[in-house]
Amino acid sequence: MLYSSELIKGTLKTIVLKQLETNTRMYGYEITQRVKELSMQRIHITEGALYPTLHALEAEGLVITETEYIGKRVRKYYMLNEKGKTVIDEKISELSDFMNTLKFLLDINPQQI
Amino acid sequence: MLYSSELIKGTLKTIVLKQLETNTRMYGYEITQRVKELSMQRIHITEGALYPTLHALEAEGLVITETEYIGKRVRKYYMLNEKGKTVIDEKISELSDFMNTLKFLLDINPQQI
DNA sequence: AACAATACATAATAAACTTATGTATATTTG
DNA sequence: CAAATATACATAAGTTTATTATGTATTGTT
Repeated sequence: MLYSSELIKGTLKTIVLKQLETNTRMYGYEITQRVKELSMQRIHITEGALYPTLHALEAEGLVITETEYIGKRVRKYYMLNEKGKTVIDEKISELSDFMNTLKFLLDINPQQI
Repeated sequence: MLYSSELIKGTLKTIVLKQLETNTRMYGYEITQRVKELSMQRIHITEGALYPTLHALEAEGLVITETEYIGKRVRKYYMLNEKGKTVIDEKISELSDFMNTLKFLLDINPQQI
């Protein structure tokens, strides 16, 4: 069951940046597949959301890109630069903090560890 | 320090419904003050976000309302109805699930309990 | 050969916010 | 007591960021 789309709003950029941090070098389609797999099919990043997000990351100067041809098909690889590495750490820190606040507000008990 | 606004997106309706569940009967302004206080000043629900949200909850048939006059000033109280009580439980359950998925995706360690 | 998957991109639309504006009453402070 | 701040509602314009639809093209599968 997919998460309702409004939940993804506001976290998409963070999810994408984190994948680039973990995997060093990825192309767009690969990111969608990896996130789908890691989320047990519950987060589907649509192309209409992904590519504008990647272009925004590029415009904000958080990633560098390399275009490669696999046969005749183009692939555009994305990598975090130093600024991108700083930004993803800040974003995860803020999101983690926010989730703790939400748990408190919504009275969600910590799961067993 | 306020949480960046994109984080609130997608959780506002859930936060508002939860306040109504916990406090039984609240008016709009009261909800903003309570959430600000409970979040240690880190979540400010703006009026432009709050009132359309409350009207939407009413249009979706999740709340009933009562208008009261305090002196000459009007107050509109909101209360969850049965459908609203069901919906808030479902929303919290889904959000809780989503946060666990996000923690996994973003490699956020559980805090000490 | 047809269909599904891979791989990019953009445009039209919709949702949900921010910011600004409007109206009015009640309370606090210099 | 006048001015500023807080309380309390509401809506409109603009922005952001997603969905849905469309477009192009290559590669792999049935």
